[in-house]
Parts: sequence; C-alpha cells; structure tokens
Amino acid sequence: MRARKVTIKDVATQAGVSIALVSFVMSNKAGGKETYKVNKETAQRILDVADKLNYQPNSAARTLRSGRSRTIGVILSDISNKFFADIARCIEDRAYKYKYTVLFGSTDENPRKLENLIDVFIDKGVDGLIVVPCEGADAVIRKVAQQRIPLVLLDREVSDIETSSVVLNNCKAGAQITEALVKRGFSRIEMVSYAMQLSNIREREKGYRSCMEAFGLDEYIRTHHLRHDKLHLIAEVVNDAAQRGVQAFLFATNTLAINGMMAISKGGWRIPQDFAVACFDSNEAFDIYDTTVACVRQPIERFGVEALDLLIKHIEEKDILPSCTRVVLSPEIVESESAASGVLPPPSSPEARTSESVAVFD
Amino acid sequence: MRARKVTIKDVATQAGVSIALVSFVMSNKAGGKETYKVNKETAQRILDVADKLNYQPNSAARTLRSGRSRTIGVILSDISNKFFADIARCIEDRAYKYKYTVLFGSTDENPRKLENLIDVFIDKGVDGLIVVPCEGADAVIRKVAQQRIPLVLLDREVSDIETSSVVLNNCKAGAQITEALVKRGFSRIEMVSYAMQLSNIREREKGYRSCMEAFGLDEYIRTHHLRHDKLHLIAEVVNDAAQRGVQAFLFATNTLAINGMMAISKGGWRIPQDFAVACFDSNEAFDIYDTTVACVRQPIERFGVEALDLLIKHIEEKDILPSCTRVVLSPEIVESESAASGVLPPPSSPEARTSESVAVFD
DNA sequence: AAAGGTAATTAAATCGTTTTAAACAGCAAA
DNA sequence: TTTGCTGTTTAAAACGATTTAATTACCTTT
Repeated sequence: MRARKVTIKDVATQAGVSIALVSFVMSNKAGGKETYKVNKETAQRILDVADKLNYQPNSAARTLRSGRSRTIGVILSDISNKFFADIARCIEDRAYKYKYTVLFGSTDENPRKLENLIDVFIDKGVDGLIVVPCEGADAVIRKVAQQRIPLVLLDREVSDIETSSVVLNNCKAGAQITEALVKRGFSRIEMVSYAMQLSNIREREKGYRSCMEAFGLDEYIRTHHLRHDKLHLIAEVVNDAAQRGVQAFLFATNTLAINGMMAISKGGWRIPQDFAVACFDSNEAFDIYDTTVACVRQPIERFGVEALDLLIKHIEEKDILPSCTRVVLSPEIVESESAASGVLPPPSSPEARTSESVAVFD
Repeated sequence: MRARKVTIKDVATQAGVSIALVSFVMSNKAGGKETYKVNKETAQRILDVADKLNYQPNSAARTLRSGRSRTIGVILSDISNKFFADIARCIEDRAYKYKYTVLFGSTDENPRKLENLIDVFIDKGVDGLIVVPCEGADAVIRKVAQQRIPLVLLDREVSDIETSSVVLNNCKAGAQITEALVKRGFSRIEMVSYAMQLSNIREREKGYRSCMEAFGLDEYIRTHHLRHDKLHLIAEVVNDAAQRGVQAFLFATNTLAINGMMAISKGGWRIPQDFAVACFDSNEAFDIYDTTVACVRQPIERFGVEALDLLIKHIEEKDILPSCTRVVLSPEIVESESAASGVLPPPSSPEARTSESVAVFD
C-alpha cells in the first residue's frame, strides 16, 4: 500500500501557513540567498515540518511552472566507448554536485541520430545540452544555437557557429607526440587516420605534419585515411607501410591504435621491436605487456568539469549575455611502459577520478 | 528570438475543437489502440494541424497530470566500466524504441550512493528502476520493492526479496570455464576473486569448486580473496601462487584479470607459456597479442534487452499483478586467440550490437 | 489621529496537460 | 411526441508547484 505522496499543501497545513510561504522557504533553502523575507522562526518551523513529513517537491510540477528542469542532456558518440564513458562519468559526478540530473545519448557518429536525440531531449525539457558533434551535424547544431538553448560543444568544434566549447589542443598534441617519436630516433613516421571532416582529427594531422616539417622530415610525411566503416582495411595499411620500411605509426585515435596493433600482431611483427607506436589516450592493453606506446593523455576530468561548468553558467545567465567561451585543454605526453617499475599503478585508469579510484565488480 | 512553444490549446483553436479532443487524438496515436471514439475526419484534421504547427506535448505537464514520465532510472556500478557501459548502451537503444528516456547513475559499489541515486531518481519521477545492487544494499532494495516501484535487478541478486532479475548463470559459467582449463590439461588451477558477498561472485566460485571436485582435483582448490580497495595486492597473490607451481589462474572478473595479467607480466612471466589465464568477459587487450585467454562470454545485449522488457512489463501492468520473473542467461565459453586467423574480427567488441558495429572517433 | 513605511504573509493566477462526467446531436423504437 | 441509445464532443476539475499582486499587522512619523 503505497503512501500518498506528501505535497506542499500538506506541509503548509501542518505548519499552519500558506503554501506560498512554504514555497518561498523551500526555494530559499536551495538557492541559499535570502531573496524573500520570511520570519526566521516561521521558516524554521516550516523546515521542521517538511523534514518530518519527508517532503520532496514534485519535480514535474516545479518544471511545468518554472520552466526549469534541472536536467541536462549529454550527447556523445558512444557511451560504451571508454573515452566518452570516462567523460560521461565526470559530467555525471559534477552535475550531481549542482543537483542536476543528466540524460545521456549516443549518436554512433550519425547526424540523424544526433538530431533525433536533440529533439527528444529538448522535448523532455532539458535546461541545456553538452554535445559531441559528429560529421554532418553542422546544420543541427546551428539550429540549436539559434534557439538560444544553452549549448556546449565537447571534443570537437563546428566552424562558423558561435558556441561555447571544450576541446583539446589537438594540433599541439599531434605535434608533441610526433616529436616524442622523432626524439626517440625515428624518422620514417606515418600517421593512420580517418577520412573525416572532424576538427579534432584534422588538427591532429596538422600537428603531425608541422612537426615533421620542423624536423626536416618532409619526405616521410604520409597520412593514411581510412573510412570508419572500413576499419579492417587497416591491415593493408600496416602491411604496405611495413614493406616501405616504416619505423613508427602514429594513430589518430585509440580505436585505430588498438586495431592497428592487432594488425601488426597478426602480421607477425612486434612492438616496439619492429614498429614504434604512438596514439591518443592510453589503454589497459598497453599495460599488460612490456609494450612501450607513446600516448597523448587527454585531461578527461577537465573535459567533463569545464563543459559542465560552462553549461551551468549559460543556463543561469540565460536571460543576459549570450557570450561564448572556448576552453582549450593542454595535452600531456606519456609513455606507458609497465614492466619498468616493480610497483603496480593504481587499479583504475590513469585519468584517476576526483576521489580514490576503486574497482567495481564486473 | 525564441518562438513561443505551441501548446495543445493552439492546436485545438486551429482545428476548431476542444483541447480534450486533441488530447484524445494525441494519446491514441501513441497508444495505437482506439480507446476513445473520435470521428475519423476530425481526428485526421487534428493530426494535420498538430503536424503543421509541429506540436510537441509538454512532458512536464503530461507527467504532472498522468503520473507517468516515460523515464526510467538505471543504476549500475560504474558507467565508465566497459561491461556496464555496454549494457547501458543496449538499454538506452532499446528504451528508445519504446519511447522511454533513461537516467543513468553510478554507485561505485557504495550503498550510500545507491540509496542517494534511488532517491534522486524517484524524485525525478522515474516510472521504474533497473539496478545493479552492491554489497550492503539489501535494505535499500527492499525499501524500493515495498514501495511498489517497478524494479528489475541486474547482474546480481539480493536474497529474500521478491523482485524480477536478470542474471547470468554464474555457477554454470564458473564450472564451464574451469572445465575448459582442465580439458586443456591443467590441474593446478587457482581462482582469484574478491572478498565480497555478491551473488554473482559467490556463484562463480561455487562453480569453480564444483568443477574441480568433479574432476577429482579437490587438493588444488584454492580461492584468493582480495579486498576491492586493495587490488594492488594481486601481485603478491600471483607471486605466491607461482612459487607453489600453479599452472592456471581463473579470475572472477575482467578487472581482476587485467590487473592479474599486469602482475604476471611484471613478474617476468608470460601468458600462456608460464600461466594459463581464464576470466569473465573478453577484452581488447587479449586480441592485441597472441594471448590465449579463455573467457566466459556474457550475453551483454540480452542483459539489456531482457531487463528493459521486464521493467516495461512491470510498469504497464503496475496496477495488476505483482508477479516476479527471474531471467537466467547462459554463458558461452570462448578462447580469444587473435593470431590464429589472418582476418581481423569486426572492429568493436565481440558482443556486437544489434545493428552494424561502427567505430567512433575517440 | 492620520499617513506612511516596512516586514510578513497570503490569495489567486498560472504552467499545459489528462481525465471525468456531462452534454449534445441524431436516429430508432415505443 | 417522448424515450433511449449511440457516437462525438466538451467543460471543467485535477495535478503540485511558482510567482505576482494584494493584504495584513505593526511601527514610526507627522
């Protein structure tokens, strides 16, 4: 027998005041600032009663009247991809601190799915959106921006649109990771990337190229462009490169790296003996064996934190200025070489969370 | 300049009917069944107008009045863990088909966080919950069950509570994976597990033990219990076992396996030359090298599908029977041995999604 | 005593739906 | 002509909060 939900009216009656007063007190409690003037004692009495009855304001009613839902939508490529899942987790945690709830959606890099998700989320009344735009999503993003719905782009940017965004300095990252390979003595370095018009990918390639040029290695510059739905063709790329005497591979994404390394392994070559490998983001896999892989470490936590903070700012300042902020995060170059030390690193991913990182029982 | 949202009233006026009629038509369209009798022509006219004005019912209002939000809450250990992320993704996709939206939350195996999330979600008005219960969550789960809130437990069960649940046949899985090792000729097989009262873990151990007994290997039965916040101690377990001449390790979870394999690697041993390894769920890492690892493959997609379908059923039948269903999924034993074939497997995880699996650009 | 001011409180409108009960029109049966 | 029925349609009451404008009570000041 389910107990009827206690409403603001119950609290008002119990405390012997009007519902308006209860509303004032409750929202003041949340906001913190004393906007309404309520007698200290009365306020306390109301709080006590609310507490005793375990009163929880009905959020549908609150949303309906106030037009705010304290819910945001986060749309990314695929929540089951480690990189995005980690970001999602950071956003979730941080949103919770601000008492916001998060809706997640995955686009699979499909602009139609993206549009659909945006519609559904706006429909659900989200106060704002954090979006990882995919190729071909420019028009959709533009539409959202025009509707003045608070929006923050993540990981990638869309040209000619005034929006806030949080991205890595991908060009710098590309240059630095290439430099790391050069400094290790390699010159025949080739990049494996996607044939896609995504800002982050394009920038990474640009960085690679500029670094190679800076070291006078122009003749070795070569970028392989795979179609993302033809990922298995990576084996050909690897074999071909091997025949040309390539020394090192720079993979544009972690997924490419994993698949590339599988191809290398299947071809009978070894890392790092036969090829050096560099890529973006680390991976558990690199730590299992004595695999020296140079990685660009993206500050995952800051991605989440900055994006969320920016979005909240936009939501709260909605009526006033439509100013846009662009946050560019700095990459860090790391070499994963597990067997080097006798001590195990902390259990979880290197992008450790705010608190202690603890294993979950999968 | 944001266009004012079009309401049911606008549609009614435009179509020259009452708002009630519009409401009838709109909800009929969704439900499919003709519950209300509305003149065919009138209905069509209303639909046309609604379409022309691009009318979207306000979900807060709808929720407030009807008490249903078409939103469900999914609470798992950690959305950034591959296993749970994959399940989350399946649930998301399937929920979308039923026009439900999903709220996700992570407990980090902390019962207090779990309770908190449940409160927040119920507060947000979810129609039901899918929960991966953690240790010490029995009381909280019981509370939810008593409140008659539609609930489905996932991956693990809680004793003495009448709830629907979807779990793997962990005992059978434990036995079969052990058998796979035995059949490969190993007898000195030890299990590495957690010191936790979680049904899935306990069952896996039970399976291991029963299989060892069945093959008359009682004398070698040994299960190591790690505290989950002391995961680094796994190195000692491995070293100790090595000295005793252990031939194979059975890790109770994927995370344990990854950490265990790192420890093995750091100790200077090789897999499978020095130790055979078996565990639950595959991992990209296993495919990069010629690492023969026996895995229990959990039918991730079915976890998601079954749980969601069950929950929806409960939500829709809420008023009637409080019947509970227990879905027990069968495990499958697979050996990942990448170098065996010259062809690359599909890019994504082996638990391929419904549609084609496509890479995302991380 | 009247006027003005401030602090505290409240009545009532509103948000956009769903849902109940009533009303209406048209027609067949009595 | 009245009654009853069927098929359509509608008025109006929720749902549970927020928010505006008004009211009350109690001091000060003139």
